[in-house]
Amino acid sequence: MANATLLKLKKSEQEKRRKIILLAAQELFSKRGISGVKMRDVARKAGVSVGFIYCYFPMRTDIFVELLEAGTGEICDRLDAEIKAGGPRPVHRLAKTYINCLHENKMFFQMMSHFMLEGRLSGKALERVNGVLRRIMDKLEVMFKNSEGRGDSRILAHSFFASMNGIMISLVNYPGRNPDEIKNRTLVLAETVADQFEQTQNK
Amino acid sequence: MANATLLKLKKSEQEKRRKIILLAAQELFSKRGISGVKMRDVARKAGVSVGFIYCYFPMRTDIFVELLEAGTGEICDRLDAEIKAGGPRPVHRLAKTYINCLHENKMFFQMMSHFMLEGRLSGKALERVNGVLRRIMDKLEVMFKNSEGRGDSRILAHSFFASMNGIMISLVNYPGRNPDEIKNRTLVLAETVADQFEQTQNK
Amino acid sequence: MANATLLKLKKSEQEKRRKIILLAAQELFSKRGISGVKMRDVARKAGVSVGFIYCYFPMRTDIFVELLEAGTGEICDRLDAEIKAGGPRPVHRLAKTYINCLHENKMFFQMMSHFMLEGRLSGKALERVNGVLRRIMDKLEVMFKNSEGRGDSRILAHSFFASMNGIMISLVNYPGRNPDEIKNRTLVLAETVADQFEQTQNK
Amino acid sequence: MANATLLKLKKSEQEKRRKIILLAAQELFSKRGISGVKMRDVARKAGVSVGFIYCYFPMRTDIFVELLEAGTGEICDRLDAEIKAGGPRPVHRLAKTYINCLHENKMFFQMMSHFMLEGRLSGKALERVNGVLRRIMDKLEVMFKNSEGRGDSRILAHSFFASMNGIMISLVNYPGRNPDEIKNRTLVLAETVADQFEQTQNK
DNA sequence: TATGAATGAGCTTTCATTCAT
DNA sequence: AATGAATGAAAGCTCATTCAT
Repeated sequence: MANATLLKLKKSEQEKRRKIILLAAQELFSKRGISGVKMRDVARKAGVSVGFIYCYFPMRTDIFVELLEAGTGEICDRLDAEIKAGGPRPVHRLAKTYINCLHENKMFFQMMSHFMLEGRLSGKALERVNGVLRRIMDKLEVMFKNSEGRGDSRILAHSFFASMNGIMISLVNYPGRNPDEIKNRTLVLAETVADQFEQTQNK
Repeated sequence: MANATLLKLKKSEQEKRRKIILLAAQELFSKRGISGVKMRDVARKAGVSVGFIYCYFPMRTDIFVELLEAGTGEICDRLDAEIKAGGPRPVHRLAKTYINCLHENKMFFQMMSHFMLEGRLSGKALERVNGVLRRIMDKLEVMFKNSEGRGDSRILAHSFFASMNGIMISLVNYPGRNPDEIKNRTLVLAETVADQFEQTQNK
Repeated sequence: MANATLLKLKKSEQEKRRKIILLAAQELFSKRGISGVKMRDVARKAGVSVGFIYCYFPMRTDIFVELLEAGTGEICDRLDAEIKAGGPRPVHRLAKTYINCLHENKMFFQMMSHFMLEGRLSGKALERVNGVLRRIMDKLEVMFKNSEGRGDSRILAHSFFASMNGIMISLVNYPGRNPDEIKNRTLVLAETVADQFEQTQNK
Repeated sequence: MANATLLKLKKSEQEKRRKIILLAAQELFSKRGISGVKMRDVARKAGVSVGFIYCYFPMRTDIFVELLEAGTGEICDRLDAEIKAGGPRPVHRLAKTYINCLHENKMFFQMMSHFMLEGRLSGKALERVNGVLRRIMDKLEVMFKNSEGRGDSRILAHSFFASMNGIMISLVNYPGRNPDEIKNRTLVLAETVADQFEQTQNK
């Protein structure tokens, strides 16, 4: 029993280490972009050794996939909450929530885009990334299932999701504007698209 | 006169060489993504030496910016043609045309996305990339200006443009599907979004 | 305490590695001149990898500056000893000592000359090189301060120093003579100049 | 006969080309130092093609050796003139003249030093460089031959020559001083050394 | 378990030299 | 004779990954 407890402690200790590494990577990644973050940087930021990271993440990419998955949970929760909250203009509200999530976790969508564009993931990692995307789309689909007289809800969810991501990508590094301006513009565009979806839905 | 001819010949010859390099880079880039293409690869593919490339493109990035600009011309022309052609469901047709363009020139939107995401371009290159984006949005804006009772046409154009790009990104490397399936799915999503914009417009 | 010991051990171990690199560089440099020594060569000679060198020396130049500084210590010590020893013909003896030092550490003066001629050092490196030169001149100045009825001791030291270096440079690669002949000739010239300074001093 | 004239013209034309190249190289070299001058730069500055340069100078080094030889002529002439002029403090005057020559033709002594330090010349080039050095020393020796009761005039000439060069090297890139200050300091040191030689001589 | 020194393949870029025209 | 496009061997430096401790 003592052994089991010890094991548990160790497990939780391990989880703590993982978290520290992930947190460090996340912060760096938000600032410098995916290719600007080196293993050494992550190690230094996390206060651990390089080798230590490899105990938990066999490859550099694994960190990022893990982060992607970690980010998904929160996003899904918030989307869920927004859906359950109900109220007028559901798509509009969903767009706003999703964009806000991405802005608070820029790295999330950067990674998502990165993986989408690079497409060089090993089988295992690929599956995990796709799992993430599916989970989010599942959430969105709920919203589009609720409405009647519309097309395939999966397709609506997918196109809405892709549009939101595209808007983020278009603006995230827009030169010559400060972060607030960028966020505002992103919201404006996202809501514009959402409104198109909304109006159709309400027709 | 002989001299002028000579100069012209040389110029056209030079253009031919540039084209060879650009073509090689484009092919590689479509396959491997921007960071997967090394100067040596481009040289080998183009059948020239590494140094040769540097005669025409002082920096690696210049190749890709050039490719981006080169792609823009054709895309703009086709968008123009589609707009002038007139007919029903203009946004729908525009979406289709744009997506078709991107599929025939995958690297174009990959590069666009890459630059958007990396955002680490030197002043000169940055300006060129932004010029490209603006040109395309100008075209799209025309479509949204024509309609009455709608919001800011610039915002509509921007959000439409970003959505299309997002859809491409979402699907271009979609695993487990063949290129035809991907293209079809992309078109479906793009048309779905376009229809949202369209219906609003015709309301 | 164990920790401190460990740290010390590590430090000394680090110093050992540095020394290995420096020694390899020094040998190569003595043979091939500063621009003839490539990082790969140093690595091979030292029996380490290229990357290893960059753990200790962030830039190629740093190796050479370090070598320059390392050489200075010994030279200064020997000049000091000679000055303290006292006796007749002090300038003559100083010249002999200095030239002997340089012959045992050819790379020292080659580097000195290289830096003087190239003059393209970054601020930090420049300062270090100048520090080295100043230290040696300070030593020499002592000798010229001791004498009466002479000009500015700094100027005498500087001109004496520069002359010695010039003599070394003139002869170090003198073609068609073996090292012993070169060393002898260097000493003869150095003593000749020293005697000029001496006789004035004793006037 | 007409043929001979034509040949002559061509020869003189050729010489003119060579001069243009050498002049261009000299100017660039004075500004940027030996390793800062690229063949392309010389070609552009001279208004000829790169390949053209190789018609006259089979190797990059040849340009600089040629330049060294070309500079020697003038220096020798001026030293000659100074020697013939006679007057008091001949060594002092000689030092001044030589240093002035080097300052007006910085590249001359830079090249000299470069060749001395690098020592990687092909047999032919080596001989030419040595010829240059010998010619200058021959001039200086005259001065030291004239005096009685001194040591080996060759050795005096050589040590004097080497000292002057060393002084130039010490100061030419001295950081934080403007060209005028550097020139003045160089003259002060050179005259200081010269005075040592002089006083001995006049003893 | 945890370290971080060590690796080395690989990158972009430079430039003396060549050679078809 | 004259060109300059083309070459390609190297160079300095980076960094994901390994492994002896």
